[in-house]
Amino acid sequence: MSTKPKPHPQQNHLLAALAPDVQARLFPHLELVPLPLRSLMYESGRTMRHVYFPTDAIVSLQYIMENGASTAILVVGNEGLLGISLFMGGQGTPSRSIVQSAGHAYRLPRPMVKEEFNRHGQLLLLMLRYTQALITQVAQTAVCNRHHSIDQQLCRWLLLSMDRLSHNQLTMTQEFIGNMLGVRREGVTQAALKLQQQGVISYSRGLIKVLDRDKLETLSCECYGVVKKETELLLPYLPQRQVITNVAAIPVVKLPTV
Amino acid sequence: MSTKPKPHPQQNHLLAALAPDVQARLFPHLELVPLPLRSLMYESGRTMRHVYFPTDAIVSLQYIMENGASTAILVVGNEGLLGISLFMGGQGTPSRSIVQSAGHAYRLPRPMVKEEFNRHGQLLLLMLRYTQALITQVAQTAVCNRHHSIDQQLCRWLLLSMDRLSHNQLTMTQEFIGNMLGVRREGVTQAALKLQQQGVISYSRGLIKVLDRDKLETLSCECYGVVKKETELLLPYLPQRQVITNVAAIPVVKLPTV
DNA sequence: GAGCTTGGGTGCGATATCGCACAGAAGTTG
DNA sequence: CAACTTCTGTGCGATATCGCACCCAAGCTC
Repeated sequence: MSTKPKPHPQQNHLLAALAPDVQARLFPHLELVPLPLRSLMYESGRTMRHVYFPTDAIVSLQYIMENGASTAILVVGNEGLLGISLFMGGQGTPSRSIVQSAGHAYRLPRPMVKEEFNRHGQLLLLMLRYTQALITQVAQTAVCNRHHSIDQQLCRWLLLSMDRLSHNQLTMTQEFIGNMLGVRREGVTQAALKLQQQGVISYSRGLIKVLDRDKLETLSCECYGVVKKETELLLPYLPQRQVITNVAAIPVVKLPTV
Repeated sequence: MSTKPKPHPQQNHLLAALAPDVQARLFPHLELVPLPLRSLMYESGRTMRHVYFPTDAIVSLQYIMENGASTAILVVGNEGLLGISLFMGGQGTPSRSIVQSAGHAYRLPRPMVKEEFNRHGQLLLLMLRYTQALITQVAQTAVCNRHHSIDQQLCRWLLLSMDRLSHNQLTMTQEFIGNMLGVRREGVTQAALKLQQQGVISYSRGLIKVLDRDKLETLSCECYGVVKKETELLLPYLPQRQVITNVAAIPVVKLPTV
């Protein structure tokens, strides 16, 4: 393996979308933190002290029930951020954040977030847009949990994770996926077997390779597509270093602002 | 029946929490609109033109799947508002809003919302806090859909509805509840029968009376409590006309702001 | 009050998922 | 390489929910 280059803040889509002057103001305050696999970034009830912008890591938010069972309600990667409660007004959330794919994130301390918030500037607008996309993802998780099979949910999960990586290999055991989807490990095994038999994925001992992404999408339920489409509307993919000077003018459908 | 008094904006908790000067600025622009039972307030893909503050109505947000099946992802009453996408940055949401309990709402047109937003004032802070509570409710719906029985979900649903009313009678058929929970009507019938046999509720032809609210809470899953607790933290109950001058200083746990 | 519509109750076979038990295969550690 | 741990595969009975069919009762309409 070659030595890995240090991640750049621009790898995070939200940071990359900021205007140069905003970047110049904020980037000196960003702190790069490594996020090792399976590490716990946030535990229910604690106070958040930073907003995290992942560059090459994936983090899952899950709710842990009183009996210990869990369900993932959200996946965050370089398209978004962690710690919305810092600017939404709360102190924390009743959920847990766990690193699902190792990597890094840049973090911004609470006072800086507050300062940017009070400027009422571009970062705030971007963060709010992202938050709306986040709500869509959570809502669709609710729908999916109600109506779709484990097979379909596994496809959705793999796609959500794939979208946040630059390669096609996922490091997660079936047991872990079971915890995320809130189903039994054996259920995941059955679903994964079917996918492997169809040549869509291959896997062994916690390493999953996605071989046929298109097939994965057709096998998934509509939930994946709904979230993706909505997210692209709210936060159109920004080629890195492209600068958006006015978030309200992001080329969605052309409509009056606010 | 006596003639009903016209609802006052202060019946909505968010409007009631605003400082006098903010109220003085906004209230002249509020328009009272009746919300008849089962009327459609918003359809997926349309553009929202107002933010609605319910006073005595309950509105459900549901996602409609391609095959026509549905699931409620959110319940909104006088504790909140409809139309978060107006200030979050989107044009709309992939969901439908339907009046679950008849009543009224005050609405504020888009330009006024924009103006208030740009002031970066109290209304914005309140709206964001509410949005975080909303996310908790959606997330817990996802958890509940995964892990809890129809019996428990029915209890949760009745409680969510009760909390937004000043009386203990709900006007909704079992078929409607089935649509909201995303389950069969027959499943609701079975669950409702159990509750009726235990003397917790009584019902007939679309009119449900809650007889033992405490029992309902014990029969419900933890999801109801989690959302309630979190909402109270973010938006402590405000006796009407009590004025909060600084949202960031709402007496949550005493902690640094932002 | 005859007929219709709506809301609710019941039965039954099909299915998805669960809980549990156990086995084998792939790595890891000594 | 022996022992152990981790990850995955399999079988089986229990359970919750589904889809469907049908029935009855309450209320509405003419």
